[in-house]
Amino acid sequence: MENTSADLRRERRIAGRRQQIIEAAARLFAEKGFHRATTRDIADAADVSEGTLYNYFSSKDELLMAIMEVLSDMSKLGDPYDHKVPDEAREFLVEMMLLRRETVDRSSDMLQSVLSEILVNPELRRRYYTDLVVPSMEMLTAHLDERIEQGQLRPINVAYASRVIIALLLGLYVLEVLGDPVIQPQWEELSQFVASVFIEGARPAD
Amino acid sequence: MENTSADLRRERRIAGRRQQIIEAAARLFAEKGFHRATTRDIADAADVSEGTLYNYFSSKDELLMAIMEVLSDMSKLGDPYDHKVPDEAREFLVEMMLLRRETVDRSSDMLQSVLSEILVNPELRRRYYTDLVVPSMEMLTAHLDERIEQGQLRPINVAYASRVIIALLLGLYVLEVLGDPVIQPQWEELSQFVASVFIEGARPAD
Amino acid sequence: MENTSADLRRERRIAGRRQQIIEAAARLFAEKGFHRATTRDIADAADVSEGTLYNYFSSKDELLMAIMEVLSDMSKLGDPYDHKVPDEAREFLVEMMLLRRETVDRSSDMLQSVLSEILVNPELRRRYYTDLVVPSMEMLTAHLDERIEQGQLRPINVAYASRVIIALLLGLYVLEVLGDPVIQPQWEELSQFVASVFIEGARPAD
Amino acid sequence: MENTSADLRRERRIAGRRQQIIEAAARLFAEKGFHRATTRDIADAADVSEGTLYNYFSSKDELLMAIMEVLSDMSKLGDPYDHKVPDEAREFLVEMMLLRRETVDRSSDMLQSVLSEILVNPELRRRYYTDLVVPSMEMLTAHLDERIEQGQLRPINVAYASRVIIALLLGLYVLEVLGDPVIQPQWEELSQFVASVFIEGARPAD
DNA sequence: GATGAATGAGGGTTCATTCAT
DNA sequence: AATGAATGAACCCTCATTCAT
Repeated sequence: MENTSADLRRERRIAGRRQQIIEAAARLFAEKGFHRATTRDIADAADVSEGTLYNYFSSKDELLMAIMEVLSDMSKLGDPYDHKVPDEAREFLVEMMLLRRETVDRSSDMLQSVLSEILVNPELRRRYYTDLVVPSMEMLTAHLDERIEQGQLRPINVAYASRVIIALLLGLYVLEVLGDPVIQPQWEELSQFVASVFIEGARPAD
Repeated sequence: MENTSADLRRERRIAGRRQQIIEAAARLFAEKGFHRATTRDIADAADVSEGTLYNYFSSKDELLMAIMEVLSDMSKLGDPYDHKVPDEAREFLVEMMLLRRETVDRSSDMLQSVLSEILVNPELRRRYYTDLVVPSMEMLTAHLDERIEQGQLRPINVAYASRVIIALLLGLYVLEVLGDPVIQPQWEELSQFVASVFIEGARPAD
Repeated sequence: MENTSADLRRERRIAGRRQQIIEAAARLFAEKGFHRATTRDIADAADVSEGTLYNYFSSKDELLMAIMEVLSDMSKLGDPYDHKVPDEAREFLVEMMLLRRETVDRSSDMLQSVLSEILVNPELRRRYYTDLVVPSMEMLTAHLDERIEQGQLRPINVAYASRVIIALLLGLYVLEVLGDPVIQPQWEELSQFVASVFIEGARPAD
Repeated sequence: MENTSADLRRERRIAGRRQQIIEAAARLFAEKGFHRATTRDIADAADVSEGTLYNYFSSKDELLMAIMEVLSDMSKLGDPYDHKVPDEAREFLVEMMLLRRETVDRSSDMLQSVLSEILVNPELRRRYYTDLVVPSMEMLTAHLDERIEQGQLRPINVAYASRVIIALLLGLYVLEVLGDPVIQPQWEELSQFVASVFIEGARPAD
C-alpha cells in the first residue's frame, strides 16, 4: 500500500504545483497586468522553472483561463445566501454585500487579473459573463422574486434590479481598484447605506 | 501676415493628424486591447506611417495618455447637468443617466480602450481617478447637497451616494461591454427604474 | 527625376538585401543543416539584424522556400541544351553532364540546403519534384525522343531512360556530398565514361 | 544455472527494448525528420518512458547512430550476390537491382531517417560513407573485375562503373522518396531496362 | 531497471522605437 | 514634416536531458 500513499503524496504535490503557479500568476497579473507579466516572472514567483510552468499549462492564455476557472468554481459553491437567509429584505441586502466583501477579499488577485483582460479578450469575456455573471444574476433574480412574493418588496422589475445590483457591486470593485479611499474601509457603512436607500428610497419623509 | 494663415493651416493640419491618430488608436485599443494593437496597426488605420506616429506621440504609452486626456477634456466641458436642471430629484437622475448614455455612445472606443489598461497601469489609474472620477464625484456631491438643502431628498450621506451612483454607471458600462443584452437597448426604462428605486425605495407600500 | 533614381537605388538595395540574406542562409543551411542554423546565425552571416530578416521573409521556412524558388528559377532559364545541340547522342550526354557540373558548382549551397530538408518536408518535396524534377525530366524526354526519331538512339523507353539519367545525376551529387574523392575532380572523365557506356554498352566486343 | 536463464531472459528483454526503440525512432525520423521528431514522440511510439529511452541511448544523436549501425550491420551480412551468382553479366545486374529492392523495402524507414541527416551531419556522413558506401563499392568493384576477367564485360573503368551504379541506386531511391510514381511500382521493368542499356548500350543497331 | 516531473538553455518571432533619406 | 527600413531586446514556448522516486 505504500504505493497508494506515495501516489497520493505525488498527486498532492502536483495539485499543489498547479495551485502554486495559479496563485503566482494571479498575483503578477493583478500587479502588472497580463501582458506585462512575463512567463519568466511567473515561473520565478511560483518558484518553478519556465519549463515546469508549461508542463501544467499549455500556454500563458491557458493560465489565465485556469484563473478564470478557479473564480468560476469558487462562485459555484452553491447559493451563498442560502444558509440562514434573513427574512427581511434589508438584512438580505446587507448580508449580500458583506459576503461580497469576503469573496472579493479572498480572490482579489484573481478577480483583478481577470477583469482587465476580460474587457479585451472575447473568449474570456464570454466565459466570464456566462460562468460568473449570469449565474449570479439568476440567483439574485430568484431571491428578489421570492421577496416580492413574500411581500417584503414591492413588485419591481427583477431583471433590472438584479442588473443594477450586480453593476453596483462590479462598479464599487472597480472604484476600489482605482484607489478610492472610502469604499474598502467603510464597506459596512456603505452596505447599510445601500440597503437603506434600496429599501426606503431617498425621498424626504413627508 | 500670410505667415499667420499658413501657420494656422499647418496647425490645423497637425491637429487633424493628431486627432486622426488618436481616433484610430482608440478604435484599435477598444477592439483588440492596448497590447494587441501594434503601432503598425495604428499607423495603418490612421493612414500614416509609423514614423509619423512618433512625430506626434513620443511613445505608445503616450498615445494612451492622449486618449485619456481627450476623455478628460470631454468631461471637463462644464457641468453637464447645469442647463435646465430639472427641479425634481427623480427627473434629475433620469436626465443624468440619459446624458451618460450620450457620453458613452460618443466616446465608447476611448472609454473602452482606456478602461482595461486603467486596471493595470498605476499612472493611468491615478489620472483616471483624479481627472475623471473625482470631478464627477464632486459635481454629483454638490448637486445632491443642493437637492437635500432644497428638501428634494432626505439628508443622506452624499459621499456614499455619489460613490454608489458613479459605481452603478461604471458597472452598467462594464456589463454592457461584457455583452449583456438588456442594458444598452433598454437604457431609458432602466433609467426610470433606477430613479424610481432611488427615490421611492423598493419597500412595499403599506 | 531624382526621385526615380533614388527609388531605383532603394529598390536595388532592397533586392540586394533579399539576395544577401538568401545567400547567407543557403551557406549556413548547407553547412550545418536547416535546423542547426539559427535565425541569429543567418542574420549575422547576412550582416543584418534578426528583425530585418523578418522584414524580408515571414518565417524561417519561408526562407527555405525562397532558396527553393531561386533554384527553380535558375533551372527555368530555358532548355540548357538548346544552344548548339550536338548532333551526336554521345556528345549530347557529355555536354549535359558538363552543364550539370556548372549548375551544381554555381548553386551548390542552395542545392545542398534544400536537399536534406526535401527528404523530410512534404511541402518542399512536392515543390522540388514538380518545379525541378518534372521539368528536367520532360526536357530530357523530349530530347531523347528526338534522338530516337533521328536514329541516333535505338527506340528505348524514354520514361525509364530519363528517370535513370536524372537519378544518376542526383546520386552522383549525393555521393559527392558524402565526400567521395573521385567524382568531383574527375567529372570530365566520368562524363565520357557514362556517355560511352550509355551509348555502346559494356558488353565485350564480339 | 537459473541465473543464466534469468540473465538470458533479461538480455533478450533488453535487446528487445533496444530494438523496439530503434524501430520507433526510425519510423518517426523517416516520417517527420530527425529534428521534428521529439524524444517524447519516440518514447510514446516505442511505448516506453523518456527516461527509459535514455537508459538505452545516451543521446538523441546516439539513437541516430544506432539506426545507422543497424543499417550497416544489415549490409555486412556477407556478399548479397554470392549465392548463385548468375554467370551472365546482365542477369547479375538484374539480380542486384531486385536485391536492392528487397533491402530498401525492408529497411525503408531506417534508410530515410538516416539519409537526410547524412547530408548535414559530418560524423554521420563519414560513417555512412565508410561503413556502407565503401564496402558496397568494393564488393561491386570485385564483381565487375571478375566479370571483366571472365570476358562477360569489356574492360571498363570499374572505379567509375561502381560509382555510377551506386549513384544510380541512390538516386532512384531519392526520386522514389520524392514521390515519383513510376520507380517503385515498375522496379522490375526498370531493372531490365538498366541491365539492357548497361550491357548493350542505346546505340541503334547498325 | 523504469518512470516522468523538472529543468533551463536556446529557438523563432514580434514589435516599439530610431533615423537616414 | 513624412517615411518605412532597420534594429535588437525581449517574449513565449520547446525539447533534450537529468534525477529523485
